[in-house]
Amino acid sequence: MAKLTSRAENYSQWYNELVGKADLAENSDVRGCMIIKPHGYSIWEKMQSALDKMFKDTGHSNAYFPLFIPKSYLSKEADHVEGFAKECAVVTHYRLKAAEDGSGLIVDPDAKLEEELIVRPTSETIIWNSYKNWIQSYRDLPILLNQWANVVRWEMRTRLFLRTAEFLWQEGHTAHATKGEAVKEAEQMLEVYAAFAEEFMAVPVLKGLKTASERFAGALETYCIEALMQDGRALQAGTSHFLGQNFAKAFDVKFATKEGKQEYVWATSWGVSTRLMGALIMSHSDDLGLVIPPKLAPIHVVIVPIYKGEEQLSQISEYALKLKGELQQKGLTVKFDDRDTYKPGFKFAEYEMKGVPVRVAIGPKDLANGTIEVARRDTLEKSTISNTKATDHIYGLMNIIQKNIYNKALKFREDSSHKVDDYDEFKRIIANEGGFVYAHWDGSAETEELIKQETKATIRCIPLDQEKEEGKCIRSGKPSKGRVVFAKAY
RNA sequence: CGGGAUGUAGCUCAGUCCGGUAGAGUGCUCGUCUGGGGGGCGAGAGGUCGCAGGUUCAAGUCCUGUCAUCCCGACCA
Repeated sequence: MAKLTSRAENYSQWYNELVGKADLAENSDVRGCMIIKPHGYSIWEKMQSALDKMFKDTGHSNAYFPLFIPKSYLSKEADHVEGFAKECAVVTHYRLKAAEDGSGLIVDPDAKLEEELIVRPTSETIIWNSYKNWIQSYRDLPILLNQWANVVRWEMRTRLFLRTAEFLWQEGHTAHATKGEAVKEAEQMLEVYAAFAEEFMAVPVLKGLKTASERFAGALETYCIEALMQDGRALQAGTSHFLGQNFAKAFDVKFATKEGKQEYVWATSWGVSTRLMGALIMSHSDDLGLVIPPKLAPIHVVIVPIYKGEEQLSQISEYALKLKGELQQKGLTVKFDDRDTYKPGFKFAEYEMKGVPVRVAIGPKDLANGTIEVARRDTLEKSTISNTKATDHIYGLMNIIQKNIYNKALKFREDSSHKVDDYDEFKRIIANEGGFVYAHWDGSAETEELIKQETKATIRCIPLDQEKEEGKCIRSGKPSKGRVVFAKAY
């Protein structure tokens, strides 16, 4: 396996190569679609199970709605159509037949669908069409559902995990009796996402509100978490939407209040996708390959034996399997790689590429000395320790690594965040250094668009913890009451 | 949908200008020596040169058409 292109040399090539060499995913022959390979999927499963637990803990249940949505549903909510119509895959026929000239299969023109179906780009419409039937009274509320699904958005330019035509995600869809409750739900799920990103992915995130132009199609308010990648570009890692009564009105979902009045239901939706894989990869990994935080690592520890001949291998195996068993008792996933078909050096490089947090090497010297060699993936430090301390030491390393990775990412973000009040300075930083730029903005879509045209930077969010501060808009000079966060984004 | 480029071994690509037996690196298979950081040596398998026409004694190479992919722009979790 050849070395990776370094991040400094070509960041985007580094990313592409890493996704391939770490065995996470590959491109499909179907344009824009990806094949998620076992190692990549294992990480996704870890993410799913942690998130799923958090959703359940906050009172949500899983359900499943269809892949296909009648075309007419989409058009019921005006902004929603506007946002998604341009990227929908459409099913028009339900049968193929052999071509008469023998050239293969063709779409059977006699099998045209009465109403065309779209492949879901998101499920608000089909879900609210059901909620209409499920909700009559305030007693039916709230409805707190989530679904794990695939969706399709026909993107022109795609990149593995970051933007693919088909992707996996979860979408929460909730229905509430009051506006306050719905807003609270949207905010709560944003907190869940932020906690997940920071505690499991070890990715620090900014919590904020999207500006009107960046808002989800059909939402009144979009909350988001934004992460900063190592190349200084921002990545939207999750969104939570307060949908107001837009979908309730579009699908005529009313409920009887305690007082017997008919009112429209309040809604939220929220989602994170396999894009999180991109965030994970680009937050921590280095020129040797992937770095995965222990809480999401499919394998925590790999043990590599170093030996000559069968006899030595069997002695080392005994030693290694004992350690493996002890670590498993502690709840760690351990792989003992006794393949004889690859040499130790190759294995070291391979597990570094795949991001296994801790590697243990055991050779004849260790047997003689009662030691093992422990290597950390995050710092690349190697240390030789007594085998009597091995289990506790390695177990303890998991927390240390988890924290270290987070702190490193946090420090990077802090070092890459700038307060800027001068537009030339703003342009210079956006163009050369990247990172998050905190600057004043007059609140108008026109100015936002101008800045985007002139610098390629967009407003990533209006931070939830925004400080009140009188200032002048960096572009228009008009008054502003607080700073918003600009960056070039993925 | 506009601008640019590329289709040759599993992968990355040379060969095309100037037509003459299909190449390299890597990966793969077998043998052997090796084994504490991506091994050495030897042998071997693997290709309708994107597709369809044409020119020619002869086409990966020249001509025409066609399909596909990638990159840069407009759109986006």
